Amino acid sequence: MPYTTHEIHKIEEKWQKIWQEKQVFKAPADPARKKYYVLEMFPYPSGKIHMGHVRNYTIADVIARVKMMQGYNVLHPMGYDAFGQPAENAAIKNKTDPAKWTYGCIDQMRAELKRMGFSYDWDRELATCDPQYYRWNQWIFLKMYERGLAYKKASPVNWCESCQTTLANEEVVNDACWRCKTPVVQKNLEQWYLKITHYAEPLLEDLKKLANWPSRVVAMQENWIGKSHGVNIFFTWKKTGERSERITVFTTRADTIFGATYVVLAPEHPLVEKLIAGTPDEKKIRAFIEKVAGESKSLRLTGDKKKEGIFTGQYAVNPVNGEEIPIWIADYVLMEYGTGAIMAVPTHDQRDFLFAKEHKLPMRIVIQDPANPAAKVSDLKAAYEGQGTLVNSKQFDGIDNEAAKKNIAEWMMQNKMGEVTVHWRLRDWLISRQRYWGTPIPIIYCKKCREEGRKWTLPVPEDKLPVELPKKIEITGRGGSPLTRSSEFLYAKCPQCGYDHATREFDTMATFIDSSWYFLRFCSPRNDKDVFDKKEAAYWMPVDQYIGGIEHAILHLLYSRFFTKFLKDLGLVNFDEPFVRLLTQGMVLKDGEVMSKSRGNTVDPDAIIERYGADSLRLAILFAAPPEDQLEWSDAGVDAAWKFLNRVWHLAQQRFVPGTREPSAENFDQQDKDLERERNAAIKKVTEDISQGYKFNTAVSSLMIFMNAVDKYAVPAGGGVKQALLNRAVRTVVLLLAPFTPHLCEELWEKVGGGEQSVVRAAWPACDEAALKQDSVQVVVQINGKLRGKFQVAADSSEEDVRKIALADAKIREFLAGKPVKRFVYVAGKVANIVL
RNA sequence: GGGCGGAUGGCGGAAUUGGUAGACGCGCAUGCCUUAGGAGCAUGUGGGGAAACUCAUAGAGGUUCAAGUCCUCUUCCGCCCACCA
Repeated sequence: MPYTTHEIHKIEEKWQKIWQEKQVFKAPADPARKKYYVLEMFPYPSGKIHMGHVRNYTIADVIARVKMMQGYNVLHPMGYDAFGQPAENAAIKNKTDPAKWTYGCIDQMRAELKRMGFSYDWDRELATCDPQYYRWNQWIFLKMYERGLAYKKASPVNWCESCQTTLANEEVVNDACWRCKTPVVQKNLEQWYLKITHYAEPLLEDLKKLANWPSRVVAMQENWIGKSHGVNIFFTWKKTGERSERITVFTTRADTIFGATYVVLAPEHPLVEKLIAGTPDEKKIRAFIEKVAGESKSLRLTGDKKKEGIFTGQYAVNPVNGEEIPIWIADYVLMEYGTGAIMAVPTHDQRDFLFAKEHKLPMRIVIQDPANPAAKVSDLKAAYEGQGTLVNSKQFDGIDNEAAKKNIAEWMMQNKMGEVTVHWRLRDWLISRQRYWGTPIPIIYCKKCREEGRKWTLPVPEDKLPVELPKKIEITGRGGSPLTRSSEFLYAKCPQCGYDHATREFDTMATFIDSSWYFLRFCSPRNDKDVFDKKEAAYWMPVDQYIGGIEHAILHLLYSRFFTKFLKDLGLVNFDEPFVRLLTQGMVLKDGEVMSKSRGNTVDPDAIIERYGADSLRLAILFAAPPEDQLEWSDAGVDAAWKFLNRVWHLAQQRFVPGTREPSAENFDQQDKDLERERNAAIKKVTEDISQGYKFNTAVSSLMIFMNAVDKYAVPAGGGVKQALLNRAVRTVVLLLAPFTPHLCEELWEKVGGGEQSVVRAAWPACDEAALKQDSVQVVVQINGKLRGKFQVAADSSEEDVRKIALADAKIREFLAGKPVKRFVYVAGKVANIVL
């Protein structure tokens, strides 16, 4: 029977049907069994799956299937991250309902995933746009609100005047609206935040527990959280006739405090108003501040832009020496970080140096560069930011600057000139979106309560959840939050006073909320009583292996960690970290560039399946590169995979003879022993490659090596022991290959396995170490490190034996040319080096 | 500017963690076979050389009996962060 495209499709459909009907991948919690939770980052349902998905899910599927064969109770679920802008954009374009469009995409996507033969427990499928899912987003939000971890404050958003709407950062192209090209401005809106900073310390600390995460992901999170130790220094400022004000400046370089020659405030700094009111330059300064405020963030934060600033005419007193130094306002100081005010030390900070040069501000060297001890301010071409000894710093002169950081901080503490402090780069999480296709924020504002002096921002009572999205709202992409256009949605009864014209919050939640806890929901996806079943979660969680793209290294993974910590504080889970192991798969490239729709260089997985079948596609992707590396797509690779599967198919179809007895080792000849050694070597290598670092590419290659050996192994007519050995070899090939190409292997296992059960229920083969032993080994002989000969020696040869054999060899003697052997280095069973 | 990875044949990639560089596969070459197929099989395939040999893992040094692997410097590429005080 030929292994044709037609045959492949028939086989693949057959087994997909059987898996479904027999519920092969259904995974009920079973405390008697060891569990393993494999999860891939669920997709946004855009309709078609792309090669990135195929790679991600194929990697996960191999892991899941191997664990099944190794006897674990494996949870391997799939769902859809279904809220988000593309659905709204599609709705605008096609005049359809985002829900309809999304569910249509999900249907298409599910069909494609099934065609790939992934081992999902489809009964657990979920979509985040389902009210039975997002009601729990609302529930979690309310729990956070109760504990003061969800709060509202005004903050700037990107705003398009022409569309009358906010824009996500990704929708701002060259500082203009992506749709109408109107320049984007910053506008202050009241918005909801989640207080992730409450968990800054544990989020940083617990990174240490993530030993099985890629170190670069840990490093990125560390940077993002950004803990920095420093000192808040209290400068003072006094306007004639008024009492003095404090200007708190944050610095990590307290050692340079005696070199501070001016102070800079962010334009938004609260003290600015007082500083400039009634001064001669007030108008000019205000104009400058307005100009900076009008600039979009992306423009202002461009590193190479020239730093601009203006002198306030005021002076601040440096607490360590009483010196009066000018106060400036400049765009390079950010209100969001530190205290929004800095002390400038132009000699030892490059940004300050450039600014001081530009505006002719004074400089003073306070750290001596050991390479240039006589340097004068006038010689400086750049700030010296390295290590050195303090000068011009009074009692601290002569001290190493690293020690001085500590000494000066302590001295300032004692004299109340400053305080040791910690600053975090991590900001609270802005979750309000002026969008339709997201989770409504379950808050009601009551005008009546407000007028009557009561609390008027009120949480929706838990038993009134979910707050459902209204249907039939026209999405236009213009004019603010779409939910304001549904009066049915907007007006609600006040849960406090019963007033029936209270208004709902009309913003929706950021979609990252949805993905911050879905891994918990998978443990009990149909539970309608709780956010998730505590017992089920206790059994399945944490996720043993999480797999996804590096692009989620920061936000999604950080938010998930944050939610997990919060849910632990609620007493719902008993672990700190949701993902034990993380694998970040590399991108799929075509001709050296990332495959993407916008580049137009995509390869459609469906077309490959159509021609070669899912198994060939899976094998090609796994064989082409290690999972973490980039993968250069090649059609030839699929062809090669297809050829290899053909060989396996023909081997099982043509050379396997059913009904032979198990062979016994005493009648093995050398060929038999060699085959058994190859078989066990393959078992060992494939098992190790899969479990230690997921090296699927080399696992496949060792299977190919074994196949080559099996092909060469001759079975005489009549078979006997040799036929039995061959049969065993065929079974091993099928079992080892099964996680990679499941359809083909199920089909072959039905023939060679002799059972009714799916191959995922068959035991993963065990390696017989004794069969790996060889009677003789090859030893390489080098002279002065150069390869000069290879010898087959008995496996138990001693160093002395090898030395004798080597030195007796005619060719070796020729190279020695009678010179005395200075040293003889021997690495057992591998290499000998003769040093002359 | 900071952080983290990389650089090995015509190509994708191996290399037991310091011990035969180029496994496995693609491609290519020659041959065989045939129910001319998306074939299949056999042999070969880093460079130079007729060979003995020799050169070769981005480049330059170093450590070592032995370096793709460890150390120092340089070049190039990728990713992430970035006026973070």
